[in-house]
Amino acid sequence: MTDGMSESLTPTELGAYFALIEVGGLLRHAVEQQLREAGDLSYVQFQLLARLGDAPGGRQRMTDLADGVVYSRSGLTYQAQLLEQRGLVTRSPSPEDERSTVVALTEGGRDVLGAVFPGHIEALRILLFEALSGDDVQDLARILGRAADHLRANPPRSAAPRRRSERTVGAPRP
Amino acid sequence: MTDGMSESLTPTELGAYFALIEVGGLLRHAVEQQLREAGDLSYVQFQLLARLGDAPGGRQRMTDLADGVVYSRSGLTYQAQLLEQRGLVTRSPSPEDERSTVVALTEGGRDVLGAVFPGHIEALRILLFEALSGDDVQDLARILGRAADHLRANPPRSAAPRRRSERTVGAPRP
DNA sequence: TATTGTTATACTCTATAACTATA
DNA sequence: TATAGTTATAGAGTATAACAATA
Repeated sequence: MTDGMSESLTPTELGAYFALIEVGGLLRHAVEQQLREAGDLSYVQFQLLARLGDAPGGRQRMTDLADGVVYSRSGLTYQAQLLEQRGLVTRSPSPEDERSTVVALTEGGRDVLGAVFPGHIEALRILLFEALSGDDVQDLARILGRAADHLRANPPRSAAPRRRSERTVGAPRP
Repeated sequence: MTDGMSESLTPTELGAYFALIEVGGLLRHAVEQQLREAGDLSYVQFQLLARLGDAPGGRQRMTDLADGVVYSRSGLTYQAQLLEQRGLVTRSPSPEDERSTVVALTEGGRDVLGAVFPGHIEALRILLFEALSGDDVQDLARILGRAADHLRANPPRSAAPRRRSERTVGAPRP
């Protein structure tokens, strides 16, 4: 365990942490219902489609697509299969590196994204942004952006040194 | 929705939203590993134990326990069963209202909580608070606290309402 | 009738390990 | 050897609906 030097967090830190988890969970859960109804998408599937929509050419390699969305390779394969079966994406080997699979958004994928997005935006406004000021939103974006960078870059250095677990936050090793 | 009043979110709003979801997910995922290793707890189980630990007398009704942690009654029953089987909580009918079940933290439950907490704190410090200033943390707690209040006040809760969840944000079903 | 909680069931999702193939 | 991705499989978790009991 930790070697004695683990002071507790401040009440403010604890509050921020619990609020973060709760808001993330409630928001995601609420928004997932909208996504399911409007486009029969799970949240993960929506995220994958949205990332592809933002990517140049609507295409990305599997590995790059996984970032922060899915925590195992097989999980991504599973979701990509579902999306491909519905015709929302295609998968094809990369010409440059034949090991890689390039996932590309289809027209149908863009349609679903377009069908889902307005309601998504509206839900976010009602559920979250209605309660926040412009400054709040700016602060939130800045702080959480920094936190996200930190988490993505986080080296293993786990706080649980038992069992020699060398798991990275974003990318489990084979 | 499609009637003109659905302006898109600002880039800052979108950034805050995506960062919120990503940080929540990454943090929860990372911390869950620590909880699993240190005390064989899922995150939900940890939250339930932690809430009981905070509650006066270490006891709460099932319904009150669910709040913001679990989104269906049966889900809570399932988790409570697991915790009871491991001897970390007890369940007993409430004397006041015989419909209610009171869940109480056992000594063993407190032990597990105690065994898990230092590493949990340490993980949070490394994963999250290391990257944030004191002001950041205060802002975060304030803003997310407000967001949590707002989300709780609106009813995206499917744990409490039974059949009457027509207050959802998404489009009506076909 | 409405509320509290449980059960039965079906389903989604996730993770680990073994595997193929390319680099 | 290392990397990219797939497959097989098994387990955990979730949601819905039907149910019983109490208010």
